Amino acid sequence: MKLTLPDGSVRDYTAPVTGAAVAADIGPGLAKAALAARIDGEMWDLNREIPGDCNFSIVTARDEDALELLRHDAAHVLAQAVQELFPGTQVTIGPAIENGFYYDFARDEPFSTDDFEAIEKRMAEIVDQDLPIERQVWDRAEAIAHFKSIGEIYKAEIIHDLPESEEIIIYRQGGWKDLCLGPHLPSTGKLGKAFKMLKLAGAYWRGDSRNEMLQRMYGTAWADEKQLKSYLTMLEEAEKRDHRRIGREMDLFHFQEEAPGAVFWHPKGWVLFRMLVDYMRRRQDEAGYVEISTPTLMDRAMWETSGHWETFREHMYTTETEDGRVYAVKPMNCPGGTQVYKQGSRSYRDLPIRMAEFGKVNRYEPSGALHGLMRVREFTQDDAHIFCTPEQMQDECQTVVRLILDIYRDFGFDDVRIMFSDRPEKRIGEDAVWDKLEAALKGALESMGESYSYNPGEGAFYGPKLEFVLRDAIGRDWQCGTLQVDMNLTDRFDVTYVGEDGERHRPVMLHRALFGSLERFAGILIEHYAGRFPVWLAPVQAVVATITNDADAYADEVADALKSAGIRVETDLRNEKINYKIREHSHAHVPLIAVVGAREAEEKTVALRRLGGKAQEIVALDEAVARLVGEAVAPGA
RNA sequence: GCCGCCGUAGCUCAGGGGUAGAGCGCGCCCUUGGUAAGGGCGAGGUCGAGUGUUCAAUUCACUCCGGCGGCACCA
Repeated sequence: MKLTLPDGSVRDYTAPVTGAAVAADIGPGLAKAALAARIDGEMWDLNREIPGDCNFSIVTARDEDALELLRHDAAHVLAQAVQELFPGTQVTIGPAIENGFYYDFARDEPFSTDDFEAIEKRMAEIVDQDLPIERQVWDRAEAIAHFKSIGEIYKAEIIHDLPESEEIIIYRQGGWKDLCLGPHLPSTGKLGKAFKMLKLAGAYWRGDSRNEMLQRMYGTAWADEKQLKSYLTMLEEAEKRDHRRIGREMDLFHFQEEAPGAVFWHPKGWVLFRMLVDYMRRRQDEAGYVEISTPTLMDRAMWETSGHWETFREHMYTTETEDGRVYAVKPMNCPGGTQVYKQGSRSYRDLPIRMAEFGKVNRYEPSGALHGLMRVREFTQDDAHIFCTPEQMQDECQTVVRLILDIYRDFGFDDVRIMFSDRPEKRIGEDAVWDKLEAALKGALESMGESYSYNPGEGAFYGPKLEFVLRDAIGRDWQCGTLQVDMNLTDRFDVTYVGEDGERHRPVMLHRALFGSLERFAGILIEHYAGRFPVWLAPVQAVVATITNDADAYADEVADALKSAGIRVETDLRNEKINYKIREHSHAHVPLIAVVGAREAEEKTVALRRLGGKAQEIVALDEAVARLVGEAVAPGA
């Protein structure tokens, strides 16, 4: 048997051999550091026999992959600790995840985060015991019988449901056994102690909300203390960027009990919101859109026609008037859009018609889904509906994709994932039409050289879609933009245009939103910039702060000059020291502080200090105004 | 919606069956200062809402509302 090492050298073995033995052969240092073997790129348990000729390497703690092993082991050690401390707890599954691991337990009594201390302590003991971790292949029936006999009905169920072709692999550490594909570290001691239990949460058995709820424990695990510490520090930093916290600190918005999931925008937050709308409106005007506005309340009949009444009802708010009419609060803008299109008759010469609407929609979202600005029940979409001929469809899709990516770039989001979802099981329309729609969407991306991931069967029931996903500062992915091709609503509302042939035809209707929800996008920006907005977006662009009261009049003069140049400026004439004022406005993330004292008043200058900078710069008032105005220009304006 | 935790001053939080606490912020006074916290005094609370247990509930129990972390959901 020939093993090719990473350096190209070849080792020959006649008898069956394990990764551990090879490592020992190579050197005692490596043997000690070895965590797993890599056989043709696949990780193998150190003590598992190598099957034959292969490319061979040893995985040590320095390997990226080692963390995954380590975290998976941490999950097992957690499960063992919990079962030792809380007899009667059943284990289910426990994988390694990004930055850590979790394990789902079944137990009648709830766990508490207060239990974490004891659990971590027991985990450390198991690490100290350095129990060998052993891989065993079991007989299926025996395995099921074993787990049933010790009351592990979930494990028994998992084994029962595994395909017949699958080997039943059991990992044993000390007296504790778990069904697991592996691979694992050679012993619990290799896990080390750079782990920490983080949170406790519910999770449905097998991820299905119809099933019972298990108790999930999340933890994080790293190769050493230093890594662990830097991860925990990173979490703290992420928390500081949380848009809900910054929103309060910068006085941007608030929520209150009486309006769950709906935003009260404060003056400063509304400036941000308005800037986003202004920006998008400008971009859309340039891109050949017209803008409309449609009713918030429409008769239930409208929603019956659109299909929302049957498919979306549980998310809709309704209201009834004195006369017994039932109205629904719009959860989407599309039905209204079709009605504007339908006024008068449309010719192929009019197409494409790109109708934008900053529509405020209400959706009754599940209470548990609400999350600051990111997931609300009342939000504003930068929506648009593009009515075009089938021939124009692909071009229009391309134009939309180009616009979206270009707009995201203006906010520094260069890393955008595009997801393409095609026909779902439950759908309407001919397959031939689906072929065309999917080809148009895919073709638009491919001809632009944009890569995308593929979500088979995840499209809307009326057509395929693209989703544009940004990653926020805390590493969460947020779907912002979307582009959908619709063949449903045009039909239901009998939307037509007159073609060259004088006959009526069905236009294609593209639904698209670029920011998606303006509320959510604002939230993402707050976290993205950590409150330190570029000047054009900053709610307060400059503060004029005085050294002493003697400069009050001049400070007002400076503020007036800035204000009449269109700068959002405040004055700070309080009887406080300049240190105090600088500190406060720096915390408020004001991009520019103009300090004025007797000298500046005398010379008609200001001392400009930039957020985050240490230095000040003395410039003439006119020049300061010109400079600020230049910096406050929105992208593309 | 489900599981767990939480709800006390504007904010962050401590407390605990019998006159409610701190820091920051806020107001007034002193201080008028040159680039990230000057000093003093003071005001500020239906302890999320309701029901129950109790001589007595902010504290204990239950229900509801809201929030947080996940899960499920996001057409």
